[in-house]
Amino acid sequence: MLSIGEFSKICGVSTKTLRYYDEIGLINPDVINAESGYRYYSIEQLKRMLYINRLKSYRFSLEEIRTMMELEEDQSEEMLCSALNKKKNEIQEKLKAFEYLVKQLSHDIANLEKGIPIMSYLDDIEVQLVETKPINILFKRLIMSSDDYSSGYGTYFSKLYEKIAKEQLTLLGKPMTIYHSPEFNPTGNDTEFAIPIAESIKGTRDLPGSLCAKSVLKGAYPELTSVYANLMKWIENEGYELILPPYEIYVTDPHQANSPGDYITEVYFPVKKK
Amino acid sequence: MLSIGEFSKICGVSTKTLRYYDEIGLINPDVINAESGYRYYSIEQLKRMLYINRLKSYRFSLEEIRTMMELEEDQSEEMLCSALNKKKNEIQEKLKAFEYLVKQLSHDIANLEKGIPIMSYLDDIEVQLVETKPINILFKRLIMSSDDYSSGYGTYFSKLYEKIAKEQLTLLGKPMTIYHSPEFNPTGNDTEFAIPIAESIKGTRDLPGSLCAKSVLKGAYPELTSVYANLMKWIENEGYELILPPYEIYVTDPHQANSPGDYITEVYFPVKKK
DNA sequence: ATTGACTTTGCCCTAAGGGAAAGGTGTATA
DNA sequence: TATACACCTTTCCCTTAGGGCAAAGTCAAT
Repeated sequence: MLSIGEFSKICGVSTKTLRYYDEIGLINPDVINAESGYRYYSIEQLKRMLYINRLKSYRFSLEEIRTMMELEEDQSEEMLCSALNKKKNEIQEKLKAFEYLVKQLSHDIANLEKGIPIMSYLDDIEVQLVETKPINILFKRLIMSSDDYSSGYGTYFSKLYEKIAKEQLTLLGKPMTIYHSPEFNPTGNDTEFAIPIAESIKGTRDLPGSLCAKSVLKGAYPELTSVYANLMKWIENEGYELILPPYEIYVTDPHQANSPGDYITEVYFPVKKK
Repeated sequence: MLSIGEFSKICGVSTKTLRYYDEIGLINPDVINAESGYRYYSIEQLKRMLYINRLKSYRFSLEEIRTMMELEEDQSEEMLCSALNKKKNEIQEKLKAFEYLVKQLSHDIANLEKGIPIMSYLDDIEVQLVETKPINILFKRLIMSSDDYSSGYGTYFSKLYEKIAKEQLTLLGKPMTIYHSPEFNPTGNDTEFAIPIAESIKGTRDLPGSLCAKSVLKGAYPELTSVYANLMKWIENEGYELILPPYEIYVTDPHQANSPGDYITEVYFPVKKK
């Protein structure tokens, strides 16, 4: 039997941690002296503790670890395997995100060394006034929660493209998203996916032409926020007001561009003079 | 002037976050209605908010962001540049760590699919009883805090090697570390760095030979914990006891092996039968 | 018997907000 | 003009995985 201090040193965890794990039922001491309350661990518990440490290093939460360890031997193997695979994917996702971060950081650092302030790109987002022509769009409008946004994006456009292919319709432009929620923020709810086509059939409608404030973004989608903010500011400063739902056109969509930094997106705000 | 809700939607942050940032003084509303307490933000504050978002995406803490933004224009540029470079290095470190994690995960998954339990490697850590011969070592013994362990490791061995080179001494073996702290955990304090040499001069001493329980680890250093745990268990089960400080021999040290997974380390526990 | 090292519980703290409750405010509509 | 309803306010508690400290009890060696 090992005291908590001895056990902690062998396992390489603090005594505080061991008490905490006892409290949450992750690993309980083999014996607790009823009078003194002293915790005693057996040498056999080393394996369990080291297993916990390994799962922890794989970034499982203690809650996850506990449920994984509570399973029976036979079930646990499959569960474990799928859990590990899931974690692996998660970590690979994070890897990619970090790689992109490093890229962005390098970009900002390079700019700074040239004396260009980081946020100056905001002033460089050009806003143009353009007159758009009415177009006919094949659309699918629905309420999106912000969760399915990134996944839904792909699937809904796929369906539209599928229909175009099946019915041999005539593609006239790039895919676009129209934000009907009054707040027009990209994570909003009432969203319309659309693709311009030639034929006026069921499932298409007219997107009216109008005067628009337009900005073009070359960069990853999180930066769209800046573009929206900039357009808002411009509209307010120049004395315009929004009269129709804003929309985005994906000039280069994720299937075509290789890096998120190369995506090109046009943002349109239909406006009129106040 | 924008209400907190409008501002939050344009910036892509929650109202809760904006109130929190107001509270900690990161970004305060332009105007607060004295009667109602309503917060109103100006369109000019968008830039500051987007800047905060960007720094947050670079994983600066809000505390760091605030101090960075409180600086004057002229100082801030250099500060910012060095801070960004520091973050970049940090993130690249994490990248490496994640890559190693993915490797380990893949390894465990592959084993699982072959039906080999994850922690079975523990049972496979072979413990041998060996008789070591006394050797003469050039040593440097000191108290280490666990912080300087990883950095100190390199520097102290470098010094020993330097001395061997300068005084043309005869190298007889691989570098080793002897743990004099009674807890013999690798992050302990009283640590002796040593290299076996032929000459008995000042700064050398005799490392006595003895019966030893020995394990060999092929893998990264965090796994040493398992080896120590396993040796402890073995000693207890077989009825031995530790009679001298344990030590490690770095058969392949970090300068020679390319990946941490290829490091080979021998762990010796001098023991006698109880 | 004493000393010093070890252990116990209990309480408060972390970062960056999320959630809910209770109540006040702004504004569009009938 | 009254009211409904969306929006805003503050306050309190909650999250992870323990860390730090204090007061008091316990163990083992001298």
